[in-house]
Parts: sequence; structure tokens; C-alpha cells
Amino acid sequence: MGNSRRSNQRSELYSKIYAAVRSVPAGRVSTYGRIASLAGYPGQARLVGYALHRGVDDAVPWHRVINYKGRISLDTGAMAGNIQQALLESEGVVFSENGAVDLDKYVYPEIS
DNA sequence: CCGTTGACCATAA
DNA sequence: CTTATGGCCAACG
Repeated sequence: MGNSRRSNQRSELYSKIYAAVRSVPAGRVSTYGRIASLAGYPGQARLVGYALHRGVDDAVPWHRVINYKGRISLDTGAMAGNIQQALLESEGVVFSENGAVDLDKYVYPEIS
């Protein structure tokens, strides 16, 4: 097979994203942008969110992925956002009153 | 093929 | 703290 060029691997992008998300241990969180960089697509944070929204493997801890503000991207107060926060709290992640987490403390990996 | 959308990010006000 | 704007790129209709 010599001709694989850009289009064929729709899965590859998803696979790399899932792998990056899977690398985040329990009790820690990561951001879409950071996952994108780990997956090899720096700057394409939207694709991470889109990939998770589209379809997520069972082994992928999607709830550990939040935005760079330390807040849940899903609508907090709505069902999904509530579930995500509950899952994180069950892993030991503490939310502030404003609904954000201390990225400096929980983000993984801690890159300067 | 084109326009719109979206679980984002950075900067500005 | 919030709101607005521009950029980025794959998937959808």
C-alpha cells in the first residue's frame, strides 16, 4: 500500500486523542489544548472536543478533560456538566465556588 | 463543493 | 469576574 496520504486515517486522529486522554490519571485533569498537543495536533483543541463529542471509547476518561480556564465546557447546571463535575469530585478533584478547579494543582502533565 | 457548526484558545476591553 | 472577536480545523447537511 503505498498511497496513504491525508484522508484515510480518520481513526488515527481519534486514536491519538483517545490515547492522550487515557494517559491522564485519576484525580487529575487536562485541557483540550494540552490533549491536542500530546496527540500531535497543537492548536487544534476544538478537534479534541469534537472527537469526544462524536464518539468516545469506554476506556476514555472524557470527564478529566476540561477547558483552559479550569471550568467544565459542558453547560454546568445541565445534566452532562453536572455528571462530569460529580465524576471528578468522586476522584478527589475539588471545585471552587466559581465552578473552576485549580489547574496549577490538578492539571496533568504539569508543563510550565 | 460550500457554508455552518462546535465538549477550544488567546487577547482585548 | 464577564463579554466580544479572531483564529484554528474536521465533520455535517
